[in-house]
Amino acid sequence: MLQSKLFYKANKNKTGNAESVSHDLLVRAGYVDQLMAGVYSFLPLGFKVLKNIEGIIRKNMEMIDGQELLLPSLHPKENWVRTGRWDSLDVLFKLPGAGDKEYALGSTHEEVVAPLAKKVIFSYKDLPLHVFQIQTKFRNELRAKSGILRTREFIMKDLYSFYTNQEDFDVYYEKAAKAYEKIFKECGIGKITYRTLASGGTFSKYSDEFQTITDAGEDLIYVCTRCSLAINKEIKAETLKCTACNNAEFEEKKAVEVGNIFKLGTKFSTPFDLKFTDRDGHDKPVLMGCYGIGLSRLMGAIVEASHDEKGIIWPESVAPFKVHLVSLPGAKVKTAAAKLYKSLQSAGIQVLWDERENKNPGEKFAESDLLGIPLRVVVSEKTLEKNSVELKERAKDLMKLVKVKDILKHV
RNA sequence: CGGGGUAUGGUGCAACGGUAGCACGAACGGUUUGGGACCGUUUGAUCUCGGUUCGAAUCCGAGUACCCCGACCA
Repeated sequence: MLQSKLFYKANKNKTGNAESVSHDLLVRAGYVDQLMAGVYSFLPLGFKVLKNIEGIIRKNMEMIDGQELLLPSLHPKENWVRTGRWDSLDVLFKLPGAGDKEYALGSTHEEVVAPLAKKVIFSYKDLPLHVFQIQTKFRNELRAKSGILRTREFIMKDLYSFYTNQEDFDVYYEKAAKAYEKIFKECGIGKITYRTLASGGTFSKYSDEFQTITDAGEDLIYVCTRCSLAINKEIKAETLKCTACNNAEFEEKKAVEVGNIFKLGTKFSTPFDLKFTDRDGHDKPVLMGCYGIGLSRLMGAIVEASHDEKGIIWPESVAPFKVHLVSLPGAKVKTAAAKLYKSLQSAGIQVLWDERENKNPGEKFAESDLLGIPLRVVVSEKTLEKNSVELKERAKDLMKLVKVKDILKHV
């Protein structure tokens, strides 16, 4: 991608009412744009990051037998009335339709996936099943806050599992928890993301959240000082010892919830009469589980966790480009950079080339730091004198000169 | 939803009740070129409605929007 053609505009002025670092950086670097409170556009740069996160999640969901599908966002009122959530779920957006009809905008999809599953599940032979989708969710939060960390419209991955019995379900649930840990690790926040025992809300006594440590987070969690488990503040009072290792010492941390998994039991199978015929010929309710990750929130959490005073520092796995090729003025430089750009591209490397000639080096470097692309490759008259280019990792201070012909060995 | 704050060019900020100004950006010309360089010219704004006043960006009222704290958060 040529930077002069990129749909974005970097801004060196700090955001006026910036409350969270991720909001300020993502807006200023042109990754996202705020349309209104809690609603954001993802610009080309931000969308690339989102797609990369999506790819990591999809891969890991498929590894635990998830089949991807796409459910509607517009739901019939009746399904929500049936589970009682038309009235009880405060964040549900409700829309008028033609005539007397009313619709819900999907804030979660149990009300859609359970009746859908009923159409394919009849026998124990049909189970287990696992489906997931990556889709926009709507929640009428009373207060949107912290940029893309808490919005009214956001991208979420939700997986639903269907099982015949508790034992098999529990095995899968743990498998899903492991997959989650893997996802957060691959997104570069594994070390600061904790599986956290939390309330199950109206679904179950407990659930498991995945909480990423950051001051921008709105949750308080207690991280076990001995193992890697944490406990959410909401249930800390009743759980004085770590459920994993029996330790009683915890460290209090602010965190943002990037994922949450629930054992739904028959909570939704019952209202939708989702059952199967078991080996013994008797009908039994299907056991359900649901597993969510907020992709857009995850993107914000990554920035909260990985930045410095100059800008974003993307983990390579989610970065919009792998290489930021920066060419300084000079006709020879431009020719050499163009050649480099082509060879990087044909090697399958995602590269953004800052070929703008009306920008001073300082400005180019500053903007490169703001954008946070993992590897910066500078071409200038100085480097070309040595038939070289300069390599610098965004996350490190060290610069090194590498021969132009050897560039592919280093990216 | 309760409480608080803010609202001025595209962005960030100024302006005692009396000529709306600065920086960044953008455009044009020129000089520069390894950390947001410089010179000149130009562009472009007081959230909406009402009130007070000779006169309102400024004071008052209502509305709207955004932000922050809290509550809420399958």
